[in-house]
Amino acid sequence: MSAPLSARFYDRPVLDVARELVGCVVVHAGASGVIVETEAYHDSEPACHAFVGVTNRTRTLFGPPGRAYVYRSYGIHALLNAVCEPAGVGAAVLIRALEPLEGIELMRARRGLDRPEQLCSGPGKLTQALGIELGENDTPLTGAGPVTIHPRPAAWSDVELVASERIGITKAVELPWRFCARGSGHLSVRP
DNA sequence: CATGGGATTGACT
DNA sequence: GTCAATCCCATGC
Repeated sequence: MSAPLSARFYDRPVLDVARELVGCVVVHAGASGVIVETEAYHDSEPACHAFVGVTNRTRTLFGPPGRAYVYRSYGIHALLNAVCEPAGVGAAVLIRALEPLEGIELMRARRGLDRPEQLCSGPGKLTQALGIELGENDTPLTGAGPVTIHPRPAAWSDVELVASERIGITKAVELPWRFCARGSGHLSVRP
């Protein structure tokens, strides 16, 4: 596996990072997967947690780029984001689905499921499959932390993207800030 | 201090 | 298709 993506990769407009993260590889605790679905969030639009400004919850989002923002959703699930743009800007890419790559048996055990297409086909599912927990909020993705994200393998260098509207939000629903790998069988919802 | 609402999932009708 | 689980946070009284 190549070296993790550096902080400079994330220190750019969040839409660029959201597009380029598709095809990259997330690694955590003996398992890994190729990102096939992302969404961008930015403090300028009300669907983003950072829209309300800096609070205890959003401090990570406004921090330096290249770190993990992990939060609890619906009281149950942990969702993984990559913090983007310079410190002071609240922006992140939500990782919504993976194609399992390594450690599939470990993922099966963590998920209690067999079918590869169901192991990581949703933002709450993939954190469960990888074993990512809330305590990993605000840890670096660039090599020194438990979660790392690596550049696209050669087979994914030309992945074709489909943009669509974001899933599960009630504000700013019209923005086409969701990016999926065309034709992937591991997505959460078909675009 | 009480309350409402989620960047979801899985079980059930 | 509908709905409950479950908890943290932001908001408002």
